[in-house]
Amino acid sequence: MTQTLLRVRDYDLDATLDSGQAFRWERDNGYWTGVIGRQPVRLTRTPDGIRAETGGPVADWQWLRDYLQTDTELDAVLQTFPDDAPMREAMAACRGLRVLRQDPWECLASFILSSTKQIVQIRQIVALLCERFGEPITTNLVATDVSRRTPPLPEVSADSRPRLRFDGVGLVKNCLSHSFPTAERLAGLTEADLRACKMGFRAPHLLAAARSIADGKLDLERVRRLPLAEARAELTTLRGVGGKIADCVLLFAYGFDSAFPVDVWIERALRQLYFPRRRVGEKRLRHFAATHFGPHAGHAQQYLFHYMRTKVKQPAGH
DNA sequence: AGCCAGGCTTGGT
DNA sequence: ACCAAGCATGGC
Repeated sequence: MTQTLLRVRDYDLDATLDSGQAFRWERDNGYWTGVIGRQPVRLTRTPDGIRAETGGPVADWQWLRDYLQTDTELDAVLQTFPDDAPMREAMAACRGLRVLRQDPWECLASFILSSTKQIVQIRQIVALLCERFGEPITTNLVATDVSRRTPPLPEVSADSRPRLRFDGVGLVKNCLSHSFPTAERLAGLTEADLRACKMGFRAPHLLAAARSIADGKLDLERVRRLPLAEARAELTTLRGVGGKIADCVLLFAYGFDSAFPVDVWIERALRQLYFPRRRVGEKRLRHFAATHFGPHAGHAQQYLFHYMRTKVKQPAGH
């Protein structure tokens, strides 16, 4: 087990890892555990930055800095946000929220699974998919602070969850997690295999995407080098991938900072915060979204999204 | 019990 | 061009 300290300021790890960008992070006692590529990782915030631990020896931590985007200067991003009341409030409420830089395939697959699903449910589906079809990864990352913690009650219905064991010193996560399954792996499965992961009508979409990547019809690394509009067009050729999901991949995986995913939350946010008591058509709303938020619109979108979900009282009926 | 969920596709006007 | 239904599943 090796560790490092990523020096960074203005980084809200909780908000970032729990803002619906990535679906595999789990928080326990101030520690976040997850898997990046094939590396199991445990993160915690310190006064100086983010302390990171992982399994095997790590010579170079750049992959983690890339994923977490710790080299991004937050102020430079926030200064490009429009100076209006909703953005000021969202910034004040979520300061330190960052946009990650994820693996394109995992991001695409996850968001194909996201349509008409709540975030908790997306997490469940993704977890099932990884457990069944991901590569097993052995780890000895400690799940909780071993120095001062009484053993909790064993988890009920621990069939699919990672089992916990008490090793006499502390509570240890039972050494088994999984990487996100590759497109090649999923391409060899059947629709029924995927439906068994509770993804319903999304199963054929995920399968078709996996197959077109596995047989080279879609090259996600080539998409990375395209201009935004072309990359978006390329992604939306996939069935089950429309503008919203494409924008999520463009923003969360490729770093197209101006991509602005519009989902039901953002639609509510724009109507409620920018056009209270005024009927605004969806077309008009999209034009506003595409022009109002500047070169890092995607970051602004993430601030509004997290702000709405965590801080704004929802009107009755939702 | 019924409504809704980080939507997309298709078939109706 | 705009609208609604249908899609599969589960949380609340």
